[in-house]
Amino acid sequence: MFTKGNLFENYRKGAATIARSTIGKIRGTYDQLSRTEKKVAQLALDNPAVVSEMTIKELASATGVSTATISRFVKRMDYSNYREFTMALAHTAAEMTPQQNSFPELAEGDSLATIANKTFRFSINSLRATNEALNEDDLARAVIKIINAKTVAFFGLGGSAVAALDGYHKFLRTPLNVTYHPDYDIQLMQAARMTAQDCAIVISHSGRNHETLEIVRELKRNGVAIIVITSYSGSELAQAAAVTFLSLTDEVKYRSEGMYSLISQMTILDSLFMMTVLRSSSRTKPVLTRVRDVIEQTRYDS
Amino acid sequence: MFTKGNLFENYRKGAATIARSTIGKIRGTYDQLSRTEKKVAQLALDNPAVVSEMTIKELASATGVSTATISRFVKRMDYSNYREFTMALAHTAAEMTPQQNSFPELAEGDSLATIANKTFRFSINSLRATNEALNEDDLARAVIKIINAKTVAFFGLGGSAVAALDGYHKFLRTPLNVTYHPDYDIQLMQAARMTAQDCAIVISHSGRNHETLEIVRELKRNGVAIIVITSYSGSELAQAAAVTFLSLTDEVKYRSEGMYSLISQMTILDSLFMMTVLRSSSRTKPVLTRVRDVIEQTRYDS
DNA sequence: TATTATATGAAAAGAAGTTTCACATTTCAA
DNA sequence: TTGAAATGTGAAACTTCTTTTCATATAATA
Repeated sequence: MFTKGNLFENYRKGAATIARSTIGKIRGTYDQLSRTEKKVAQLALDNPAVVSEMTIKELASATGVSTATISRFVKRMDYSNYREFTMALAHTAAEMTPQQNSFPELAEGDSLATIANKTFRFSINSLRATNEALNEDDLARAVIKIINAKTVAFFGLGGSAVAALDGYHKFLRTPLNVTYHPDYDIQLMQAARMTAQDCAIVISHSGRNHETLEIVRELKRNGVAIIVITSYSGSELAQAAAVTFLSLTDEVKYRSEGMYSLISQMTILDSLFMMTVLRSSSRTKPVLTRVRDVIEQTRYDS
Repeated sequence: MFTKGNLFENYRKGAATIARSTIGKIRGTYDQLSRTEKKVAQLALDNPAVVSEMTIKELASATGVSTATISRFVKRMDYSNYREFTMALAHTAAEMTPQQNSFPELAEGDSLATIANKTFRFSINSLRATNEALNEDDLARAVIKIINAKTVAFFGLGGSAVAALDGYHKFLRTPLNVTYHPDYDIQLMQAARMTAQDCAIVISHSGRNHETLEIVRELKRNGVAIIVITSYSGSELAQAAAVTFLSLTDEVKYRSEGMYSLISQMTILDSLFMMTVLRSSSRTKPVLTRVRDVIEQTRYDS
């Protein structure tokens, strides 16, 4: 009977014997082949990808030889059957196709699928870059401030409103006292009401938006602990923060893609959320079961 | 009779439809599958390379189901026969770099940095899975509906409100007539006002939220073109849609992470946005400069 | 609870692939 | 040159693999 274990064993054994590429094998034995077998070999060399998808009958009629000859041919090539041969051929054919460029840029002839692929690739690259830029000290300081805050308020305008709303939404699932409102004036009033016991999470792509800076000045005046999520470490906003997290994109030259930094910002918030939950409740419940519970409870219900 | 010419034609035709990876396909239809079919799907997802080398009988005994069921399963996956399925599976297995596909789970001793790393990894995996499940036909149909719509309205409640807001925000940068309101009652009224000339983009993680379904029924009654973004292809919501996009996470068994599907949903919206902009304005300006301009214009200003 | 739809495996039917066998061609020694 | 041996080949028998049919079981629905 089949079990996972011996499946893998079989696979390993199989893989180990594939030392030479199929095409190499054919080339190597080519001139030892008979006249009819050469016809088969030639077609396989010319279009490995096509041949790999043919049945033995199709290949027979395509080359004008009998199926028997082909069956013998693949055995001579050291495959145990025709199926194994076509699989190996497909493998080599796939390897020969050129690998994609790791950095995508949208270009003229792009098909819809390509546009989508590049968009996803860009997002993934941004996440990777952002992740690499995180450091544990910052995370620790941020979590402490969040856990100990009387109130945690989210601030974000324009495009960053989405991230702020998301953060608010996530942290609603914790026992913390959280607040967010999309309107600028109300955000400003909220900032004015906060104290040194509170924590503010401010999200701004450029870090230069006037309204956001106004809010930060108000927060600072009140001694509120400020956690900033932005894409520019040099901005006035970043300077004012107790802790700054950077959302980055892979390539520096792309200077105007708040679009991609948004998901990085959200994933930073996600990380803060997970850390907060795991740390703040670690007295009450064993962690392992708790993680599941947390995820279950925090399910988005729509 | 077979000639070189029509061989290639056949091949091209075949290749064009392979927009979606096999694994993506399986993930995309996973929850529409029956109990036994899921066993087959699971094994194929877990060890695609191994399964791709098995005969239908071997796979049958490895999963404990009948060969008949497997044959039906591959047809449901849209392959014309078992052979084609294993070939495609081998293809994707070869393309997958095994290194990055290990799946992180939050565990007891995790340091803050580890929690953050795993969170990012999880997000990246979700994006990758979502990307693999996209197919070009769906993209094309969606873009056509969006471009030709009199009004494009976004719908999303609860956690998906964030994605809907984000979509609205993005498409505000296009010349299209867009609308979104966070409040359920207003969304319902909006749905009632729409006609067959309009397009609705409905976002819902589970696809089972009652309010969202109510909105969709209203939309359907009015003949509105519905584009759905959800995580469950089998949901009533997905059934009602003209086009459905799936936001997926890496592992099918983790069934409660609307958190990670959110950024996948947003990246799908991002893709639709880029495609819409590039396609709808292609008459007026040369594309290459336009891409830059678009990104520049769509800058998030906060 | 009766009825309809759906799911499933056993087995028949149908394809695909391999081996056998008879015949053709080539090689080579006498 | 000629006949025996060796090799190459395809038709057809045979085996193995895959698909379809059909009867039954199970779940969903009225």
